[in-house]
Amino acid sequence: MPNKYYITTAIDYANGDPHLGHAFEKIGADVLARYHRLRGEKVLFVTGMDEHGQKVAQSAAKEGRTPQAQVDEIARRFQEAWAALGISYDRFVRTTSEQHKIGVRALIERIFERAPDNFYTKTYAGWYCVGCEAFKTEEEIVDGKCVLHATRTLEWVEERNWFFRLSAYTDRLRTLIASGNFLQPRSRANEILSLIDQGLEDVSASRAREGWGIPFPRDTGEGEPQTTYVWFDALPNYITAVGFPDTSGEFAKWWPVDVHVIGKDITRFHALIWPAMLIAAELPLPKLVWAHGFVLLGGDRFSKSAGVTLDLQDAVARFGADPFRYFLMREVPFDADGNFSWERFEERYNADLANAWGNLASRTIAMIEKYRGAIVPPAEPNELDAVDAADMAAYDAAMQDNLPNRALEYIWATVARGNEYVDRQAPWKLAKDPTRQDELDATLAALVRQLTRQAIALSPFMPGRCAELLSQLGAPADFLATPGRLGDGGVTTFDVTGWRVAKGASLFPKREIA
RNA sequence: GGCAGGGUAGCUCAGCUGGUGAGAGCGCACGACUCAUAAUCGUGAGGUCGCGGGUUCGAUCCCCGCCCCUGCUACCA
Repeated sequence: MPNKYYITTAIDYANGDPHLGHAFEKIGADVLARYHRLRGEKVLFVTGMDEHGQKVAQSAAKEGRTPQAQVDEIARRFQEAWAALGISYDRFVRTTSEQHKIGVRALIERIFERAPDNFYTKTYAGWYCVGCEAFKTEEEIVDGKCVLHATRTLEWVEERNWFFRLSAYTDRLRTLIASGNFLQPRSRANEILSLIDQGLEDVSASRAREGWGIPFPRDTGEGEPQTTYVWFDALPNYITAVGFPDTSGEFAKWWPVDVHVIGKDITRFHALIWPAMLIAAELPLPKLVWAHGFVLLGGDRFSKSAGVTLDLQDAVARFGADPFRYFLMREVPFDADGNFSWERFEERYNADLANAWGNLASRTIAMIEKYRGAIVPPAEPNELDAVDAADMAAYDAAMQDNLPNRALEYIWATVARGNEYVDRQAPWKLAKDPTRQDELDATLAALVRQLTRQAIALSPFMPGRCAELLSQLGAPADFLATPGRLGDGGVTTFDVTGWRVAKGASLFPKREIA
């Protein structure tokens, strides 16, 4: 019985188009999902959209359409972007779906039933900025106006809301996060621990107004309509995606999730509010919350308003989706911030993909065609396989640790080794010496085995290019889809004898750098 | 302000509990080779290890002060 692996990304707020930051997270999660599929695990990869909130309603009004039409359009654009990038999600959750709304209300009711004192009503009073959709503190107010929305007048609002008793979970959350297993990387766990030490405050569970959202299932006893507030609206997508409130079937099969991949900016909600909600509802906790860093552009935080942007279409068009995925995964650590620049992209494309790996494939295939009639000769594994094994194991360990950037370094160590091996063996000399034909066979077969290993290991990163390489090497059509292509320690077993290679177009055509 | 993490070759970064010559990749220069996408392989280039003190036989790695950068410091998500 293969292991299951349930992985989610954050659901993106439907108030703008997908950008580099969104893409980085989805690509990272996709790489992990594909890696686990390669290991033969049963994988469920879920992503989606967070579609409620006043901002959505406002921008819809500005566009002159209904909120639903607005989020339908934005969801479509996100899905197009993910298709272009090869994101292999299994399900796309939308918080405006019936299934989700039912699940959210059921979760809240479940908490009312199992932890009745966890919800309570309280009057909240303060200056409310409609622009921000939030209450503002004194520091955020200048001349009686919100600093971010100087054209709007702040409203003094007193409203009675439902609150969730997050503070009651302080000790359990501290223990959970201090364990080091629940929230990673460690630096993020430390931040949350210090936040806990400052004292946790209870959080709003509803807003006392009708809005673009899910009606809170219970009123406050004063007849006011209550709309479910963001945490309770969005976070439960992870369980509604697998059928909640039905806790048998799908839910039983997939929950608890193996990893929530999120951005470091929303760590708090996933590391504090979400587990507290689940404990209150007596549901199992996620196994891991992984907070990745940000992709910076020229050292600056990606920001539409600051004009620091990068067009995804442009990024894909330039070299194709696979090189873009490779570049982001190689250049930006998954546990910290990293930089994006076109110059760097071109350098890495030419150095890593065109020159190092692409050319290794090219020269190998060309020699087999030239010296062996395109048929891979029989040969036993040799020292190249033996030395590569250590790198494959390191690759595997890095992938298990959710550090794809490090995993790539190990694969490129084998690529460098492959090119050195070719030069050392000098097949073009062996080919001229009738007494050394066995050596030539051994060399060429070793290279094909290595390229195959690399194509397997890199297929989560560059699925299209890796499939193309395997095709050029003459691997069976279903080679990658065959279970067990990647085992524990990155071990792979396969026989390349007799494969018919066929040199096609360059895997990664060299680009002239302007 | 507080807490946390950083400032190492042009660029991106490794350097575990202090000790022969401070490293890797990319880029760059020179040499070799010719199977290959003018690719590859080899060699080199010599960076005050943020600044100033201190501890020590000896510190990039320990302590103090300072400068600079980043993150967190809860209801936009």
